[in-house]
Amino acid sequence: MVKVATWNVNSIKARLGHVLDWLETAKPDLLCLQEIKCPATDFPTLELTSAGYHAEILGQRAYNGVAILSREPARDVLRGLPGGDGDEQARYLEATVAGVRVAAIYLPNGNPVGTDKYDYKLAWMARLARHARTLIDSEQVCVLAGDFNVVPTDDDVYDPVAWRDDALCRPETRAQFRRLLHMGFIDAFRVLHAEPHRYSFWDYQQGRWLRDQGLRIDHLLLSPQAADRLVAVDIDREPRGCDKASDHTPVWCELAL
DNA sequence: ATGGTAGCCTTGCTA
Repeated sequence: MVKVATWNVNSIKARLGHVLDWLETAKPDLLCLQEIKCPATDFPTLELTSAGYHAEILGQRAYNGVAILSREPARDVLRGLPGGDGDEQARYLEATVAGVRVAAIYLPNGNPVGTDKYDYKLAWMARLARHARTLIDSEQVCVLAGDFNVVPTDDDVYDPVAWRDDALCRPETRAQFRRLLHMGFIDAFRVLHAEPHRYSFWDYQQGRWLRDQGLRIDHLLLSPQAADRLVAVDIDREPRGCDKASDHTPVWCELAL
């Protein structure tokens, strides 16, 4: 069995204790991190190595940054999403671990709509779709894991009307996300959970966590070969309730490999 | 209409 997880930690330095606690209790074989918010030189590799995990890092000062933690060392590491000539933002890291080709994804937020930020989001999603096609064609066990900054349907947000014009919910955003589904990637959570209003992110403001007013934007997209092996998947809400929590909580799945 | 929170690192940006 291989357990794969994703977690936007909103600064690895601020969240190191939470991450170490979660690794110890959840024991994932693979954990994709987003928003580590530091260069690789500042990443707490030593502490994570002591906890039994290797770390592959694509860092960036202050913003963004992704990493892959794994019990087995990673092979064939790809740093950055192909096709991004001159793209400085650290948002994509891909590697093979324990028979799984995994991608740690921090997809651009895109707000406000109507600015270059939204254009960048849609262009980034088009690039992701092009690269995802090559992953599908490779017929590997593959998991796209990360903060997609996409609310797939109105069942995945507490107030769809209020969020209708947000970059995370816009029809163009959802259509780009569905391109990944149409080419054969499967939303792991929805394979085993039909219930609406299950969230992976709650804003720090306005008591969103206390009122369970969140969004489901952290996803595990499985290639057909991975989906065939899916035995369990869930969102672990517990870390979101801790003191000094990230605004996101881990999503995990188990593959029978 | 505004500001509410958090992290980074400034005097604002990103989310």
